[in-house]
Amino acid sequence: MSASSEHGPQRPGERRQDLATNLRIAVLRLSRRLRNESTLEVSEAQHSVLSALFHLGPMTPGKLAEHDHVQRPSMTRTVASLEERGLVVRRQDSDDKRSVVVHITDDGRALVKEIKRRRTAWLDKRLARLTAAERQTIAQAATILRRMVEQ
Amino acid sequence: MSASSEHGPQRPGERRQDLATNLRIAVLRLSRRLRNESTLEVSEAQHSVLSALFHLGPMTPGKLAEHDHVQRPSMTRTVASLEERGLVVRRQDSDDKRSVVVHITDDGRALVKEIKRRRTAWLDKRLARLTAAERQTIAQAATILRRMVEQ
DNA sequence: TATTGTTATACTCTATAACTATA
DNA sequence: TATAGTTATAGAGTATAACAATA
Repeated sequence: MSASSEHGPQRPGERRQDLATNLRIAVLRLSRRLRNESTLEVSEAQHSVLSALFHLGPMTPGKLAEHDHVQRPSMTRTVASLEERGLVVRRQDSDDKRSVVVHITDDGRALVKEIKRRRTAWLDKRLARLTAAERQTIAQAATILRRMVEQ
Repeated sequence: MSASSEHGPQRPGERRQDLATNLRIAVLRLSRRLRNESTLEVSEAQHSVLSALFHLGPMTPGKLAEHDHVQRPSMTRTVASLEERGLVVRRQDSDDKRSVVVHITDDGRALVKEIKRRRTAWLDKRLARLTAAERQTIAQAATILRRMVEQ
């Protein structure tokens, strides 16, 4: 049983496993650069929380923990650090008095926008050096990859 | 000055900034999954050190720190944790008695291979669900991205 | 005097276990 | 009894400052 007979026409030496290796290296290196080059003010954990609140609206710490695949005590701490810096506020839920709802503040919103702007700019600068055809390939790949990760 | 006039034919609404945003999200999410799903035994920091020693050969803690863009005291700690687990050994440099050279052990090599195998397998399983054309697009994109990151 | 590596100290993220308040 | 959130405690990664040994 050969890989090429299973998976249709491919470039010589471009077996699916080679593709996985190549993609793995590309993605891990690019993500590392993206994180390092453009998140100065907050950690990645903090940014992830701010981003969730920004895009999905107010949420309980429990939901945030679930969203980020971390345990609730970890989220308690991350939310506390964000609240100390005035980037989020915690409010008692009026219905369920056990619950707390975390809201992003105006400062938090501004920071999310700034980090997004900086990361996009960093990437955009590099994308600008490519040809239009290369950019189109990457655009298609990005869409495919996002769908692939969701599944 | 419009983006589309500068960069040639693109899908409607697929400005270069949209591409950067789309790619940023795809890469950050995929990298997160890759790290979480397939690195159980060692942290990412430890894996990075093992990988450098595996691919580049024995190195001083100073060189390792430089390679990973961390400070030397951080690397001292990471190397110590790897040595405790028998994945690396530290040896005195015969010429410069201030220096130490870190070598990967057979157990360390085996672990690097195992993690690489697991990450590639995780990705390969998901790539298998795509069409041959989609895989080809991703293969081309991976190559372009690797080149882009190096620059 | 400069360099290599380490130790001291501190902050963040992560986890599990145990606790409080509420449902 | 179950759930939401927190506190207690511990391990790992990161940093800066200070130190020892060597060049």
